[in-house]
This record gives sequence, C-alpha cells and structure tokens, in this order.
Amino acid sequence: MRLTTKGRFAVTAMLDLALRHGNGPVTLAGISERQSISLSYLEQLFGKLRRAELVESVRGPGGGYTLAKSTEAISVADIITAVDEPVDATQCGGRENCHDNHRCMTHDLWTNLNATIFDYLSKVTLFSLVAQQHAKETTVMQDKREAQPQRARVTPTGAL
Amino acid sequence: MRLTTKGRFAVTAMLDLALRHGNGPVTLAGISERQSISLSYLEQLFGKLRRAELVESVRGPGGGYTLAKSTEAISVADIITAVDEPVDATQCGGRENCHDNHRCMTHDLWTNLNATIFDYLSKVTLFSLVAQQHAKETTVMQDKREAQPQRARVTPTGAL
DNA sequence: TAATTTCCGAGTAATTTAGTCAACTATAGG
DNA sequence: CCTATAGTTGACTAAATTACTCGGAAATTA
Repeated sequence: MRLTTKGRFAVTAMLDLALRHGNGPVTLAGISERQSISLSYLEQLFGKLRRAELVESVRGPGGGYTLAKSTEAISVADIITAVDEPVDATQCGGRENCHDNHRCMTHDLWTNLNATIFDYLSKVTLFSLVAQQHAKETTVMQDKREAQPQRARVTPTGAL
Repeated sequence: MRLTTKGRFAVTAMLDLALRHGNGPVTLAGISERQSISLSYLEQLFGKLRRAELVESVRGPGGGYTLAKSTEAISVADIITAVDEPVDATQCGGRENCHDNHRCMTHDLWTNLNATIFDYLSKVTLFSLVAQQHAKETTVMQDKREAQPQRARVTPTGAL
C-alpha cells in the first residue's frame, strides 16, 4: 500500500469518471482537460485500470471509458493497487534473514499497519466520496448562518 | 499525506526506539544493524525527526536518541509528515485556475480524502502499534488450538 | 475512407530515494 | 588533556520512480 501522487492522479481521474457515470463513455481527452493531467499519462494509468477490470473501454468515435462496476463497488484501495504496483514491503523478502525476534517484531508491526490502512481504504468507495462532497456542499451553506455546529467526529462514522 | 518506503523506514526506526523506550538513549548504529537501514540514511531521517521534536538526542559516548514524547503522543502521521515533506496536493496551488465547478469538485474531493486519511493515521500511535503486536502474539498462540475464532472486524474498533 | 479514440511500446527529463563521504561538534571516561 | 563515541551538517551520487512525450497501430463510427 503506497500513497503517492500517481495514485492521487488515478483517484482523481476515476472520480471524474464517477461524476459522469451513466452518461456514456468518457474520453481521456476530456479528463485530461478537466483535471489537468497529460493525455499520455492517463493512457498509461487507464491501461492498468482496465487490466484491473475497474474500467471498460469503447474504441472509436463516441468511445471512451466507463466504470466497470458501480461506484459502491470501487474503492480507493482498488484504484491505488491497480496503478501502484505493490511494494515488497519487507527487508527480508519471504522469510529468510528473519533470525532474531526483534527484526521480525518490527517487520510484523509494519505488515499489520499496512493491512490496516488497506482495510480502511477499502471502505472508501467512489460512491462515498461523491456523497461526502454533496454533504460538504450543503454543510458549507449551513455554516454561513450556523457558524460551526458540533466539531466532534470529523467523519461521521464510516461515512467515508 | 504520502505513504512511501521513506516513511516506512522512519516508522520502523521509531518503533525500534519505542520498543526500547525507558532504557536510555538508543544509537543509530544499533537501529541500523537491527533494522537493516543504512546509518547515513538514518542520520538524514533523524535530523528531520529531531527538528519535528519527535526525538531528542544525546551526544557523546553512551548517547543516542530517545523519544521526545510518550508513545501515546506520537502518531504515524506525525512521523510521516516529519520525513516526507508535504506534497502540494492540488494542481491549482492556492485558488487560481479553479474556474469551473467540476475542477474544484474533484479537487475538494481529494483534499477531503487526504484529510480523512491524515485524521486516521493520527490515531495510530506508537503505543497502539506496540500493543497490537503484543495482542497479535498471544492471538497466534491461541490460534494454534482454537483454529481461527471470529474473523469479523479485522481491527477491534480504533485499537490501531 | 476519414476521423476518432483506445491501445502499446520505447524513450526521457525531472524528481525522489537511498545512500556515501568527509568534516565537525559535543561529551564521557581515563 | 586525550581519545573514542556518537550526533550534526552538507555536498555529492547511483538507482529508481514519476510524469511525461512520441510514434504508430488497431478498432470503430459516420
């Protein structure tokens, strides 16, 4: 589980797709223009996204890309693992080198943290991101007359 | 909020420190040997960790580094932001370029996701990581005779 | 057939990672 | 005071990754 600008580009592009879901194929040229991402870079990213079966492509005029699944079924973790090939994550590859307990201890600790982050990002779907955005927009309007309601719980329990 | 191997190194090194917390200063040479990270690279990382006031140093023989705060007060987010200088995160820097609604929409969406991940990693402390490791060790022993209890809830509600 | 748009591979500049090297400062112990 | 230890700093570098560009196919619509 890495979290780089590369994954950020992919998530942004997929969000662009999600916002136009149901309106037919979306061209990379359009995404490129709207999101300010180079067309060639998008081609590389969407090659991976297609091989990961997150999007489907239609060639020719009027073609483009569509989500291969519903927005609920596509998570940020899916997108990131599709474009960021997995890091080996450990200094002791398979299980060699892991002699003393100390080395294995921090090794396992990191593996656990990694898995936990992955589980978390698996729950963040395109659907929830779009929903959060809508909620935020109305909240902003409320804030103008209510001036900050309760500040507790930044994210409403698994909402994102 | 980035999540790279650089941050991984820093977290691993800080965990090594956390496991020896209270036993006096820990040398980088020791961390280097135990965690298989080059000494010079650790010097760079700990320079940043010290400037972020996450660790304190003691020079001279018997010296080394100690945690500047309790393990509860140091989060993974703290460590990562200390060593991974912040990404600008947006294609439209401050607020220029943000003309049409669409661009701002996905822009905000990513900013929100970013903040959410940051909030989450702020709750993952060195203390909880060490505690999780201990819990896992006893769980592994239990599994030997119980053969997988309930698989639900990978992480016990904010435990990590 | 012509225009559109996805596919595909090779190449590349800029950046980041991970590390080396050398010199310097502080300090404990003899 | 001397010396070994250990942090502190800065400059430099090889390798990898990022973020592209370019050129050309292949498929499909009109």
